[in-house]
Amino acid sequence: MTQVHTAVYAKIQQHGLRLTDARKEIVDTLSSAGEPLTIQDIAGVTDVDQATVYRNITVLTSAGILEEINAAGHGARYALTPDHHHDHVACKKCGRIVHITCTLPHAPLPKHKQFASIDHHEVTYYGLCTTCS
Amino acid sequence: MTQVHTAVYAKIQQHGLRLTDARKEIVDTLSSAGEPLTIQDIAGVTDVDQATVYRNITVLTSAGILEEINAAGHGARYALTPDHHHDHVACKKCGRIVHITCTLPHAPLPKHKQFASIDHHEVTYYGLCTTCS
DNA sequence: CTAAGTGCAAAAGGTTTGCAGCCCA
DNA sequence: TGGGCTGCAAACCTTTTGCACTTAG
Repeated sequence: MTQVHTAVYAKIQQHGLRLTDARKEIVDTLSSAGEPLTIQDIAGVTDVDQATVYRNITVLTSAGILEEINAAGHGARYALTPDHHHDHVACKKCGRIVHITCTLPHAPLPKHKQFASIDHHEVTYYGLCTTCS
Repeated sequence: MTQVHTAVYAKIQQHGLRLTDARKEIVDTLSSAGEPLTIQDIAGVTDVDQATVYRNITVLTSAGILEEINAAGHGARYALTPDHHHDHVACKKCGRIVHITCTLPHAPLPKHKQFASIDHHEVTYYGLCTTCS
């Protein structure tokens, strides 16, 4: 039980959600993995029912406790939402994703006439990871 | 039949792929839509069989003729690969995506010890489009 | 105690594949 | 003409849903 876990556990309860074994297992799995996982990854490692994983990923993501990350050509992956803003690097071949800290100051958010509001952004770099290259 | 179409048609043949009616329909649909579409969008508008749409999206995307764009929380969308680099704005609610021209010069590509190479990047902004807000 | 959450199983969707016939080069 | 492509249908995999049971608060 690390600091990370207790902080996330608290967040779950602060959102009025119950702190169940299934939710703890999902959080622990993502925390110890240290990188974004697919739903299959999570369901494969834990003994939580797949339907429950789906339901909780949805609930925890919309509560902002998890973040969904997409790499072109691969399915979605999920990670504990970090406190600080960051970018991602994705492997074009295997879809694996890692976080990196932002290297440059961000430009102001743009405006677009077909959008009423624009509130955040996401930067993803693509390449080949060492095991795929 | 516009300039855009003929240019893309030529690209298809340059890759050693046949210029079939199904491929023309997919290209024409994406071209006239002017924004990235889902596979269902394409299969719904054209009379091309769904399995053929899937096969061609894969072939044309790996040839670099189409690009796949993902917005968190929504399925993949596809567009004709533009000549110039650009960013995307996605609606958090409906998943609709539009292109925008880059507003700032890009930083050099980062390095990461778990990646042998990093060759391109993608910037996506999120907000609410006028019809969803 | 009781409403939220879970597991199980079935249903619903989305994507891939095999194969016979078609058609572009 | 032949091999790449297509349409159709079946198979496959992913995700959602209904329901009875469990459990956190």
